[in-house]
Amino acid sequence: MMIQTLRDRSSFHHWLHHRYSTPAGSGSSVDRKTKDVENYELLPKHEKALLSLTSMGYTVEEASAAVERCGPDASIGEITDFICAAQMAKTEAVFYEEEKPKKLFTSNGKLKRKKFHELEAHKRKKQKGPLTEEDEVIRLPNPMIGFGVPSGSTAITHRTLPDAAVGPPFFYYENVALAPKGVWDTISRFIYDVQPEFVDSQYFCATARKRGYVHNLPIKNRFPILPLPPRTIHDALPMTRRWWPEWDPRTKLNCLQTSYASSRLTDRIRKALEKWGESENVPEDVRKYVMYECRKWNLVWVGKNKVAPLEPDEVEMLLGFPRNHTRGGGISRTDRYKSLGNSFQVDTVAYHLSVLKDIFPNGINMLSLFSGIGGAEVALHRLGIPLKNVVSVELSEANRDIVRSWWEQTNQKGNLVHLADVQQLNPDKLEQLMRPFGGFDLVVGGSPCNNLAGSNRVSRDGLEGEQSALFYEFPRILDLVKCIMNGQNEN
DNA sequence: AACACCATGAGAAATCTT
DNA sequence: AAGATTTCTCATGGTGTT
Repeated sequence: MMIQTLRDRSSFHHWLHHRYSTPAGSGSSVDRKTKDVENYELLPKHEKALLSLTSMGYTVEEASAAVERCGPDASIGEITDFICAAQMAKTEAVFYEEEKPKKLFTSNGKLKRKKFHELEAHKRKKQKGPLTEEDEVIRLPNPMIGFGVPSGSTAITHRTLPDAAVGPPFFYYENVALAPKGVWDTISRFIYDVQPEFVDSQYFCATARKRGYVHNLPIKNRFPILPLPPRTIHDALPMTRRWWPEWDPRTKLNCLQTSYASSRLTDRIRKALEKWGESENVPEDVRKYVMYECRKWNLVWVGKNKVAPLEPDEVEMLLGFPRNHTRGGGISRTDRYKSLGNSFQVDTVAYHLSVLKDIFPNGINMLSLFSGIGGAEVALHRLGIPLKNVVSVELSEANRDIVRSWWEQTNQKGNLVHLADVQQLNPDKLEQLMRPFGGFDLVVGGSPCNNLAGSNRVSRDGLEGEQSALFYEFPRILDLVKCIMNGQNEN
């Protein structure tokens, strides 16, 4: 009966309409969320919180950022804890300190490209009036530490989830933090209005990775996997230390991406440096040029005057994967870079998932959407959480091969089922998959970022872009899982 | 202003297939 | 050897936050 209901609403567009809201310009569409918020806004709790915080001596910036992150239901104590944690992390983090360059080595401005993520832009049509829901855009926290990171002395340990978000199952969704405006609002709205936790992996390892995570996991008593990964470039890549010029102040790498610097570029850099002899003789403007390219392309020093992009091995290690995880078995070098660049940072994700260890001492059943090279699987394994049944959905055959190889190499006792296309996962199929073990304890997924990522110069179209629109599969399937599990419980 | 950003696509080169 | 396919090389801005 429940399944029948699901089948009725399984038409994607019908379902989309059910949940989608276009706040601006479409007064006709009545939306559940819009209504709720309008009522709620009648009592602006966060305004009150802001007032008391500023009266306590915090700056408006600190206070508003903290209130935004902690949510309107947070107590003043929780909010001040957050501000405290933020201040601590700020003083700890000393990155990229340097004199400001006078010249930019970018190419000249060109003709304006066509309209950018028109839909999102349309949503925030200027309504300069009092704070309405449409202006309530999710903002990124600074520092980007989410509810807390391992080295932070204080962390937020409590939050109030919307009723609809409370598990089972637990869910964990991930995507790039720096998405076009409005994207995270939409993502949050589609996943039971859970506020994203934005975290930069530079607080976990030697490389930055700014991501948003929407999840309903407990946030108390998190712990990192051991051993802790190297936290600086020098510790992660000790061979580079010898060649690192004193005027390169980097201690952390920038985000690891899917494309890498050309040999021509590193050649140009070598030639630019060679004529000056020792590195201390390199003039200021050349240093600026070299540093600009090094930051842009994550180059490291591998010899005298020689910079190089990271090897796949090194990317693997920085992201927390076992050595050779993506190596061999028929994957090309290019695809290896691509698969790694699109992956989780294992230590970061594991920290968030660590709370599951006490809840599921005998192991978990997991649905993994957009699995990629299995970041979530690796994280759980490293945490010592047994994997009982894993249904992994991943389009790329090369990636599926990687996960399957890892599964066999690590002598998993559980059962791994691989599927290719999330769009093919209908209620019947899902019900059939879940029947042997009752249901999923955890649903994980990081949907395609192609049309959200800042590096995309061609088709950064937002959530409606060709690949990134697959995001909607996550809440669709999560809903299905939830319904099927409730249906089974009723029987 | 400075800076960072899970990328894409055209064309060349290498490799595989017939 | 010719054609088909895969892999590699390289250049290509703009948005949003600080």
